[in-house]
Amino acid sequence: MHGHQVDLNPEQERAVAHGAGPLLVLAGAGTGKTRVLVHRIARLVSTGVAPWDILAVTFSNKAAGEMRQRLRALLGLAAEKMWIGTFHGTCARLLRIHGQHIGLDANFTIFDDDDQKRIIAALLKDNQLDESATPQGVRGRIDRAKNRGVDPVEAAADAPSAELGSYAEEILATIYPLYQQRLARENAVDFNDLLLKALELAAHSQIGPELASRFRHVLVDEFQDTNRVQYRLVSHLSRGSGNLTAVGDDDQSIYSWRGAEPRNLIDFERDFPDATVIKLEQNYRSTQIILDAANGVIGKNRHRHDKALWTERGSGEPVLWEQCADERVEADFIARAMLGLVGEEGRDYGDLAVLYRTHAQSRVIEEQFRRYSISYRIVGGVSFFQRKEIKDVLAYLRLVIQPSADSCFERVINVPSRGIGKTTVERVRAHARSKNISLLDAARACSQGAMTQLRTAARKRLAGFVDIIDGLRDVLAADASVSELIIQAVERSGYRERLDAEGTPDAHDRLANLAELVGMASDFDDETEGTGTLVEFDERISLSSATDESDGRGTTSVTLMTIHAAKGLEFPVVFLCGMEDGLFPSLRERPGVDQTDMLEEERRLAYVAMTRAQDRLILTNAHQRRHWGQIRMSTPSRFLDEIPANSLAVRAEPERMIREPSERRRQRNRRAADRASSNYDEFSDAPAPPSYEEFDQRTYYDDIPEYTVDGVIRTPDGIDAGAAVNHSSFGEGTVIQAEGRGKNRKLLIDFSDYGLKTVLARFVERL
DNA sequence: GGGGTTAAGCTTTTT
DNA sequence: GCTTAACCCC
Repeated sequence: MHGHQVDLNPEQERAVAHGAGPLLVLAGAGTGKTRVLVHRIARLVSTGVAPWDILAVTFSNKAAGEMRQRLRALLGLAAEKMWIGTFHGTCARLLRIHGQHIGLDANFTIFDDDDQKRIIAALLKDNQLDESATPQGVRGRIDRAKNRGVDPVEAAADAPSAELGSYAEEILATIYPLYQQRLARENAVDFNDLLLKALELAAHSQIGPELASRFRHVLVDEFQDTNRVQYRLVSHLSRGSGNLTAVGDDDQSIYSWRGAEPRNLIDFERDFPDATVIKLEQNYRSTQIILDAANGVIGKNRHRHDKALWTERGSGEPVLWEQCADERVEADFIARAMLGLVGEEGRDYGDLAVLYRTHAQSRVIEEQFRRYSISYRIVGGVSFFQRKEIKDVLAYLRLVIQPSADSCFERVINVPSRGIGKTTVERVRAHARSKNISLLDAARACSQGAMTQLRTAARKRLAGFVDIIDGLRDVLAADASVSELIIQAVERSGYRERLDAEGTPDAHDRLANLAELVGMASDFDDETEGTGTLVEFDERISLSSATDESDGRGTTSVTLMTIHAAKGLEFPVVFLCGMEDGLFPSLRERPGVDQTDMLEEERRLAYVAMTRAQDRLILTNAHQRRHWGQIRMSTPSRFLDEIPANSLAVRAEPERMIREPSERRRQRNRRAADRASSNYDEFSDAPAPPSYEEFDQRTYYDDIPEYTVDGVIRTPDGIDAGAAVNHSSFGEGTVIQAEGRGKNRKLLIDFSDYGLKTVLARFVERL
């Protein structure tokens, strides 16, 4: 990635060559942090440290993958024997080996926050608390307690004394222990449990000391993002050897909302007084102007290790700031500017990235990109692994692995629908409760005659479900590959048949996703040469995220992602959009969190975003923006004021991005921007948007007013291009194009009386 | 029990 | 503006 640098600089070399004892590397953005880690590990191996005695911990799979790949290039097979992984992945691995010592079965499953929420929702309902608390809120409280290392007993003990928000505390004290019991019964852990239970191992009389001297070197990346539990864990794992390497940058701490304590970086020097501290300040990524701009912003933060990035690269182009009337104009500007960068500067689309504060901002940009036929890819957002169909199929398999997994049972007992309704499930539940058995066992008992109220039809259906699970268990017992198991789950559950029968574009997508899952399982089978187990595959899926699918820069497409997802990456050209107070910085109030601290984290986020850029950085803001369907006025981000004036050029016309503007031009632009002009007729040189005649999927949303009028709907998904329809207000017409599904299906219709209009399918009736 | 309609929540950021 | 959860009717 950092291809510009050939040799290690003196500071990097010191860090790489450091022998025994604690080491803290304070590495600014783009200073070759990963490079140092990788070379340090290679150096350790060359001096005789066994690869399997080295543990390197990162925060994302992406970072772990990149590290292993680079080590593979340097060391070959030795790289495979090292422990390289995320905190959560490493903890899972330790727990699979030693978990039985703390009462955790080796086949445990990992629940994500969706699973958590389902369980909490059920518990709230059981305790008649569902009126007074949301699953989301309780989940957040449990997570926060776990980040601090507070267990259910402590949470309960805290409750009576808490004054403010004591009712919420009370709910936490009730639900938290029940939640833990529920997980234990299902042999499941949540993300935070992975860390906490690993810490339990550390406290264990036999395993604890063993783990403390298990590794000769422990190296932690992104140390500023560690929480208290993680800090204690790596401290323990390096206790025997004393060889802990922490690499981090307090200016890039952007995960405090997830429990990260950048203080850990400062505490490191206190807890390890003999630590060697090395600062990396030479940046190998960005131009000096970009660094000046980023330094200007981050310099406004109070408590920080004083660092100033510098580079041997030239000053480069000024940072550009474009003011836009609204988010659509902003997106339009970005799209046109990209056309210019590619067409006139010879940039590749893969060199370009758009960063934003929230995922919600991506939609408008996508629309414009499609309008101009710019290919793009979105990193993050709704993860593939969180899609309903994926989670459903995995729930079947988890139920096979773990018959006591009641939450999986509830998830799929009637998915796809097989005529088992609320009443039947409630009776099964009642039976399970009275006999203190799992829902699956209760369903089996009911199918064989227990619960006399149940009708024969219901029994039959329950038997059918139990047969599916039993059948899959037989497949598992017959040593089937993981991919075969997934195929069988999709088939035997009736999922495939149901989606086939539906035949809608949406059903087709879902099938394609399931096929993709099978493909991944197949890769997994190959990779493990058939020895990989279902539990291992499930773990991999559970610990995967939306962001680590596609790392680094794109090839021929523009990359769109949140700033958080962009951390650790770099792009020749970065567009940072939505630079508005309230959006970025977010300024969203959160109880118990100091406003200044929050603003400083936003500022660090701005610093991270700006330092992703290698050659060019373009900032945009919109003067009004739709938020939850409502238009809101907004003022430019205060961070824009913090950029040194001589690093910043305010622009009004995209074509000028190609040439260095004269001083006169620049001032004129600034005045134009101050006027907050919304007159974009100046763009006459830019390519005109496609006309209605050229209408196709890409231009679909553009410039066509949307009407929502009450009406009737019959079969929305059946209405497609060419269909004759009737609209409650516009009368008869012909469908030109359809997009979306169900009630949200959008139709472009040529009405004989009113011309082209976009309407929601639900307001249209087929003729 | 299933399908369809309405209502509420949501949008920070993720392992 | 969009998605999910709750509600209502067949």
